[in-house]
Amino acid sequence: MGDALEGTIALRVVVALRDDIVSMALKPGDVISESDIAGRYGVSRQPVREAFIRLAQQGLLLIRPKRATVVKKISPDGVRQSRFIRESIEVEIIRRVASHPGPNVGDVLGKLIADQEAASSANDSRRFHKLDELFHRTLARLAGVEYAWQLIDDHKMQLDRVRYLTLGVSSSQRAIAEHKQIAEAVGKGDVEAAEAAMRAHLGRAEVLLTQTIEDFPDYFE
Amino acid sequence: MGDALEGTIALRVVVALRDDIVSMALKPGDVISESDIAGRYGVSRQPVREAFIRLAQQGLLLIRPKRATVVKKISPDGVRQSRFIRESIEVEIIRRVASHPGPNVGDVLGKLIADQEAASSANDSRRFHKLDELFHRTLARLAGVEYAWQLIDDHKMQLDRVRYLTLGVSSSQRAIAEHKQIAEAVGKGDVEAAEAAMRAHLGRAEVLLTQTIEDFPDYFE
DNA sequence: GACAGTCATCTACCATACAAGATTGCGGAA
DNA sequence: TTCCGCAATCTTGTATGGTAGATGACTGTC
Repeated sequence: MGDALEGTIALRVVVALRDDIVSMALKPGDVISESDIAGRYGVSRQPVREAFIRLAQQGLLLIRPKRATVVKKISPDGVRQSRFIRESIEVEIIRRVASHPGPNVGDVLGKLIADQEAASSANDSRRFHKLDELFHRTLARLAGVEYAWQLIDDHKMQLDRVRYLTLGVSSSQRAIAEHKQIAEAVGKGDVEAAEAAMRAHLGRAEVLLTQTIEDFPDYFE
Repeated sequence: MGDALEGTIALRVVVALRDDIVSMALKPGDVISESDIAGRYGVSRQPVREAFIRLAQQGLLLIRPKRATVVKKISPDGVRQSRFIRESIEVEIIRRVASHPGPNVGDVLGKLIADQEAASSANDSRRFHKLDELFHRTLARLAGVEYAWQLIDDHKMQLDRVRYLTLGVSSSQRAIAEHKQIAEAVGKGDVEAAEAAMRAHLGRAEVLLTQTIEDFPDYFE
């Protein structure tokens, strides 16, 4: 998927660096300098500097004045609170959707789940991940708060870094089953069941975090 | 309150511009250029440019490449969703605090409310606003998710711009009464009552928005 | 050998100069 | 008068040079 030239140089550097960071090609604690990245991409230091500022505001980089810039280590407490934020919003979303379900909500969600099953059977984990994200984003759209999902998306990068460290353990079958539970409760208009299913779905990643910290202590602060 | 020299020039420009924007000294739709601001503050274009990037990421500025930079107009739908986000998180916070109230929670909240009453009597609206914010922030701290409040704070700037347009209508007495209701429910450990009181408290601003849009249509998109 | 002071070298920060696109207004033609 | 086209002049984007501060190693001293 060559998205080579989109807008300014600074934006290109942003997406390139962000991909490197969330994919763990740049590991937490790695030190990078403006000159270093500029030389690596064959551009000036100025766009790189602006990219650093953007990524620092997103919590992926830590700019230390007059010293150096490092890939921010993952904060366990930050991950906890990012999950808290996500759960708060997604629970409110699912309550809205379940209490006022549109006519074809069941069909839309059902199709997404079917696609996920296909991706799972084909062992296409990347597509599976995309569809998983789309499932939650669709719920936000159905609730009329798609913009709120962008907020979750920003903070989800922290969680994605952890997820990347635990690849293969994902047990996509379980996730699909949980999505089915959610969709079913929404179709019935059962608010309480939908909330419970969503909390269970989101809460499952909790144990993964503590395990990951033990496996990769250097990546956490 | 002279906070003249704190860190870099870029940071100073950031806080200066942000204050001007939320206080409506810079109105939505106003066009500003890097050179303009640079000349006004007697600095180079470079730090101003970096400040623009930060403020654009916070949703206060809109940088139009090769054209100009404008103070972003207030998006009614954005305000709605910011309120949705805030309500989602604060409800989850109040449920946590109410279900596991610490020993001296009542005293802490009671003192804050008393201070608010004092500020209200003295007609010190600025201090009242500060204390109002501190009340909610304290609840976040009691729930162990103070970082989540920073997130709310970022998005609260959008609401604050609206609030600034409706100054004087605030009816601080009513806000204090609602804070008392919340604190009381928390003290009793009544989760449902606490949630209801918080929703009522946050939902009160709804009517203000539609009224404000009619009064200042040029500031909204 | 251990330690303190100094200096080379790295960093992010700031200023300035140049480039490229977009807008606006002016001028000429129909 | 109206409309089309061109150019002066805005804007942001990019490149480069210089500066101050922090780090670390090296040297001189005890």
